[in-house]
Amino acid sequence: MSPFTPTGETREKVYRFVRKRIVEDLPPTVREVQEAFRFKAVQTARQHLERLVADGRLVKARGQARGYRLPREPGTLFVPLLGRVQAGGLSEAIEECEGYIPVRSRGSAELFGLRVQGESMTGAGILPDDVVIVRQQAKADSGDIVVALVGDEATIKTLRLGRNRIELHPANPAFAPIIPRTGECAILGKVVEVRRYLA
Amino acid sequence: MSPFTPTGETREKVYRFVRKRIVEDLPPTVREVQEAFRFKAVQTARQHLERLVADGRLVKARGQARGYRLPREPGTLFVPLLGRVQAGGLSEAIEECEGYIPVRSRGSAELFGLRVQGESMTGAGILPDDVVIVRQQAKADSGDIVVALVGDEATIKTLRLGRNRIELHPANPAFAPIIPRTGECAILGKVVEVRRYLA
DNA sequence: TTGTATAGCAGACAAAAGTCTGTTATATCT
DNA sequence: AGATATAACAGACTTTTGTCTGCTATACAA
Repeated sequence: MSPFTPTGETREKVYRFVRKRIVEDLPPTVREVQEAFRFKAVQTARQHLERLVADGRLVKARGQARGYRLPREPGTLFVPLLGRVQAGGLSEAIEECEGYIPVRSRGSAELFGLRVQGESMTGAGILPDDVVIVRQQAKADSGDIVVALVGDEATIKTLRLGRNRIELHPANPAFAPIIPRTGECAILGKVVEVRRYLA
Repeated sequence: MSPFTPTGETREKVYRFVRKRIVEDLPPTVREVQEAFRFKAVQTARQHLERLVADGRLVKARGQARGYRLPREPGTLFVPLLGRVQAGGLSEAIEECEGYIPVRSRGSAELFGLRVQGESMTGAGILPDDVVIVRQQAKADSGDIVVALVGDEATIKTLRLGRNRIELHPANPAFAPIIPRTGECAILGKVVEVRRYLA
């Protein structure tokens, strides 16, 4: 590389290279950046990287191998994706989750993802195989869409609070409301997001 | 840790730990695994990791720092969230995006998010204010839900390919299909995911 | 019993990767 | 011309991290 290249041009390419590598799940080492750009000195790569950190385009963990990363959008976290929740309860299901999915979240509430089974909520635009993001909470308001444990399986329904009882309403005329006896139903959380993967 | 624990139990936990770390974009070092589980020897952590590789649950780059990864699992990337797309085109809208949202993506395709306006796709479970994740592509198959630029505004419709013409069908009987003249319509991409933020 | 497999430990070594000090050259502004 | 900033290089040093050899203990089956 010549002793002079236009201002910032190389650095822009370095940024793209690093970003690509991070997205591909393995942040590069300084020397890998050096080799990718045929720099003859490690320090050249390091200078570009440190500059990108100073500009706020990257963050790094000092002294750590492959420590360069993209600055996280504030409030992005990874929540466990559950296939189903059975009587055992949430913590068990979270232990055995299918994987983790990224969620944009403001608070610090406990969230989880749950794959939808059945057609009882199609009227609310929640179809089988959709993934709902659920905020864990034991109480909810009338009208909220909640995940509730009734019998030995978790279900997704609209909550209606009546006098001294709760009702779980499907959003599909082919299904009947569930009116559990006291103590027979536990609210696991409130649905805060619905995702449908089409391709 | 006692000199004996049930078969595979610790390894299962090691796997979950590593997977979580990889998903969060920084694969752990062997010693980080050691510390997380309070192993007194590096080798103990290493044995579990190597076993996970042998079982095909992890892959590794030999000799590389933080070389353990998930077998061809998706990365996470941030895609621009667009409020609306007008005649100017995509690149302009991406420049002025509302923000970035996390998406789990397999390929390296160019994606963007678009906030849904109008009720023309309610029949497909796509409601106003939903966010659709769109993969940029100029062509699509009959039946795909696409984002198309017709006139001076982008719209979301189901694509139908007829002989020598294309049709854009709403999923709501209150709206009429759009049959643009040749050259009057550009497909911007295909909807690959639908998200609804409820709270 | 003997052999085999798993779980775990100890300590060292070697390679990978981050960091540092100092140098040269080109452009730009005063 | 002089001062300053950027881009790049050279070579060494240090820390981090992967790897290795050898050891103990428990369970289980032939």
